Amino acid sequence: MDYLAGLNPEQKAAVEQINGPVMIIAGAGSGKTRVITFRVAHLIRKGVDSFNILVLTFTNKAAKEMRERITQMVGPEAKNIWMGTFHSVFAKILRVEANKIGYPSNFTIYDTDDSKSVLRAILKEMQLDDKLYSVNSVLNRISAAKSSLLTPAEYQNNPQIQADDDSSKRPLLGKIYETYAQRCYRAGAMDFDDLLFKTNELLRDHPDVRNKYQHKFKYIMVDEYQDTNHSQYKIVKTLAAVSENLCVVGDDAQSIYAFRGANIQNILNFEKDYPDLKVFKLEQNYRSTQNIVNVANSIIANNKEQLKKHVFSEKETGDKIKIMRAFSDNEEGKQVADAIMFQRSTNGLNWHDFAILYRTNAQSRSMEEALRKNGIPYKIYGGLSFYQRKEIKDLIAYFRLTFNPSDEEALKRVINYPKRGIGDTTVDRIIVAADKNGLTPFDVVLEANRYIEKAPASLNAFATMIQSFQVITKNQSAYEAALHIAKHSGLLKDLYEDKSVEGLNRYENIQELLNGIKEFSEREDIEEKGLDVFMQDIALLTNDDKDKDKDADTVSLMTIHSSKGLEFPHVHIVGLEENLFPSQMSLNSRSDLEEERRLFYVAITRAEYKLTISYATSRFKFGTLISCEPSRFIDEIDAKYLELDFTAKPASSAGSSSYENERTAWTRKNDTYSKPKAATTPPVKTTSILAKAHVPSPDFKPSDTSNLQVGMQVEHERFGFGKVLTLEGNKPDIKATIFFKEIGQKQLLLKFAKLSIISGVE
DNA sequence: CTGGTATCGATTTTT
DNA sequence: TCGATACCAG
Repeated sequence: MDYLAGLNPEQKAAVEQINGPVMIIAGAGSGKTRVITFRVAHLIRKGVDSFNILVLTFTNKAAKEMRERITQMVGPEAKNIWMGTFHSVFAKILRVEANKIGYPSNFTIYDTDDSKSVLRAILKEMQLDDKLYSVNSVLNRISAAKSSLLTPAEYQNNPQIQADDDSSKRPLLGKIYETYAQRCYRAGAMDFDDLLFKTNELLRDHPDVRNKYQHKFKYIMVDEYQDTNHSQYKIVKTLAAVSENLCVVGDDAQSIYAFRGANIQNILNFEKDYPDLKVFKLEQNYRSTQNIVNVANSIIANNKEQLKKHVFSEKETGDKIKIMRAFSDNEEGKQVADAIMFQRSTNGLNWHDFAILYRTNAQSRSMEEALRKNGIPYKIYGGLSFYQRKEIKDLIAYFRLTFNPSDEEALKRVINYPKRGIGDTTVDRIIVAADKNGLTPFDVVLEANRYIEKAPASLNAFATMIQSFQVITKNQSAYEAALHIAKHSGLLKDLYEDKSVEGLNRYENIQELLNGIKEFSEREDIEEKGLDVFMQDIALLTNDDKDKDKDADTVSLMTIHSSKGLEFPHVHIVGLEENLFPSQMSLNSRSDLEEERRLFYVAITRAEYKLTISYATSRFKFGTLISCEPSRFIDEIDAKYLELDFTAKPASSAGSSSYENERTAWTRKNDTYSKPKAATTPPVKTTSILAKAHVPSPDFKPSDTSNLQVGMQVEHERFGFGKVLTLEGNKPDIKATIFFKEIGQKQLLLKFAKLSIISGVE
């Protein structure tokens, strides 16, 4: 068993305990993924059939990583393991069993936008006050109900819930939930919560199905167990009921998704469900210095609800944690940027060794600005994933409607895009007619003249078009069909004609989607390669799948939530201010505040060597300047681990950018705060700083740009390498929009800009 | 039905 | 501040 030699005794014990209920409490940086992958490999070496193993994760990324690592250990056998996110695994099962619960097997998966759109329609029909019944709060409430496995009827018959809703002046929530569920059902659609809810229903009501999967999944492992909600808990419990070979892995201290329904009690009370549970605690942190681990411990000690453990590090003591204070959010950005530049040059680091973590997305702006000014390359993580972009969703909506004509949201999305003269009133009439006659909206469109007065002729054309798509998708490959739909829907043309930078981008995104479908069409490892198969899980895919340039050397910017699971040598946590972190919304209850604290714990434990925490005494919020208090979390850190940096002297010779200069610059700026308009710093005129950002190639020589074309790669003396996005204007005054890798987009007048053409259009 | 301006409102988000 | 929705004129 020498392949287990690299594990420490606790890790090894956890890996070797393959039978019976097991809980692994894995402290931050304790080698959790390693233990899971080794454990799966160990199961297989011990003769467990890989088809009988189920591994559930929360992200596609985690599933993908684990599968890769297990493949390295056990070879192609790893393919047979059922490994994926809760949603994708059970979506797969639901497609097989759909008819048992009254759904078509090609049911649509509604994403959050679809759900909101359905709700908006319902709220409008019911003429409810959209202040009280905001789409977000209603959706949250419904989602919470489903995650707790409450049906609309149970919801409405529960006096406690009704009392809650009455007191929040929203007595109709139950009714809305009921209507929403009906609409989804009618559309042959399941939202994210339904994938779990309906799985529970399926397992509960169909003993044969339940029995089948209970015997199929003889060994079950669940990653990030602290983030499971009740619905997920119940599925796991049911599936494991026969074999009881269930292993859950998690860290209660890193539970940060309660606001989305995760129930930390699942992990805290796990032992109650399985009295003969074996518990393993991974307490050695291999990631961070002792100081960092100690600070994290001192913070989390303030929480009441937690499992006992002693996370420790045997790495060097390390630097103390630095606290920086700034006068404003912009100043904070500047300090962070300076600190990064200084550390990088002093310690010979790369940009990708640094991460800036913040509580809210809005905070990225001041950071970005400062980084840009200093010519520091950065990348923002999170944000819209590829599949959430409008143009992608538009094209996919055509696919959806083609395969599932009941899909009301898809219909609404594409019926008048591209513009074909079918306005809101007509769409409303269609929906009303569908309701009245018990038909799907698309049925109504098919026979528009029969159901709707003054039906525009374009409705018939639209119906015919979708029907033709249905034929095409049956007879052609996924790629051919997709291309056909993109062209004949008019979508491709519409995007092509938009010559703005964003339009160009959108067009390229569609091309990229089509390329992805082409690759899919050419895959040899799957039998069924129709567009419908490609479509199945697309709503479940997210960002990390499409990380093209992940090894680019950039500073990482992200919310603390999205940093979970990652690590960086140097970490800056910014905005440690009351009402921001902890967030104002979390101050009402102890449990919310504890979750904020766990969030801070997660942020701290991302750092390997150096951790810097900063706050500003004033910042812009929604356009107005407010003053801020330092966060209570700072006070909770034992002072012996801290190094206060309020004098902000550069540690030694910090190079030319001295803080003295910074300070006078700030004072100057501060004077303008009475006029917030001028507060934003003027556009970059500091050529000297930018000159440092890019060292021109040795043979750099400006080219004749009179033949410059869109798509060409160019080099600029100061801005670096870039690609020409657009050309506008006439002869001597042609203006080029160029996207530079290092600094982003710029507009340049060709008669002035010194550009060297590197290559032609790709 | 479409394209413009006014108004409101605003954490975090693995799927 | 920024973005999405709401409302109105053509």
